[in-house]
Amino acid sequence: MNSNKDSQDINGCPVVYALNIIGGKWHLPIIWALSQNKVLRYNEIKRKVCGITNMMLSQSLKELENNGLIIRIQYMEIPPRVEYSLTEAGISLLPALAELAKWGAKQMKSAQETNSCLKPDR
Amino acid sequence: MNSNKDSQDINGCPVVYALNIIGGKWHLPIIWALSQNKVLRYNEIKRKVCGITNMMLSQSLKELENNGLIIRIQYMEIPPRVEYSLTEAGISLLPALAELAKWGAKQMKSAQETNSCLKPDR
DNA sequence: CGGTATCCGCATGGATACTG
DNA sequence: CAGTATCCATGCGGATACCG
Repeated sequence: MNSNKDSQDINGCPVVYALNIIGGKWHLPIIWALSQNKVLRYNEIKRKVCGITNMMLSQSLKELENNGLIIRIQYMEIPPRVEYSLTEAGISLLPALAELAKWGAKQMKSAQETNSCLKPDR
Repeated sequence: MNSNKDSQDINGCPVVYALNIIGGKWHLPIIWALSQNKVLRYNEIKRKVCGITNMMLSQSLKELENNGLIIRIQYMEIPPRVEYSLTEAGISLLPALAELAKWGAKQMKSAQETNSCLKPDR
């Protein structure tokens, strides 16, 4: 329905899909934290992801869980304990992220060298 | 300054940096269009990127140009002609994007299979 | 401990009209 | 043709308070 033969199929694009999953402001830092520490509890993540609020953390965790990137295990104890970790799908994201990181690092460098008289965009 | 030894260095992370560049709603579709047609004029891009407005297009193009991903060539003629194309840096992004696309495609499939009774997140 | 609920400011992004 | 200017709606994301 959106496929005028000459326009990009924005909805179906897997990159856009991927970006919707990891593009949230806090998603990447959370994934990063979990990639370094196999298992983390709620407050551990909160401490590692500097500046995140409860709302953003719990919301991001839910989104990541719904998208199958992380798994949430709740232990029925007092005091409550909930542990988060990456799923296989989440782990399989890491190589792509590494690629992106390599590119990003290169860009950061050359952005400094060709020292832009440019204003920070936006 | 933001580097408490235990928190993620959000500012310096190259992935976050990369995402800031390509994360905009329209950046990826534009890059995609330019990766398929070496050179495109303003209105050609607008036609290819379905649904984009003048404001978003010109703004996105400016951002991408400032970040060194695309190059803008303006011909001093009447009627005006402006051509956009990817820079080397922009081209070097494509492999990373391909990785991400591979991952995204896999996720889209398994998201259908394990047919989520999940609400669409957010 | 591990979250929700509510309120709210501000930026993102859309529509429309206008310009060199 | 290739944009800018203006106005405005939506919603992301932060702060704070509260709950099981």
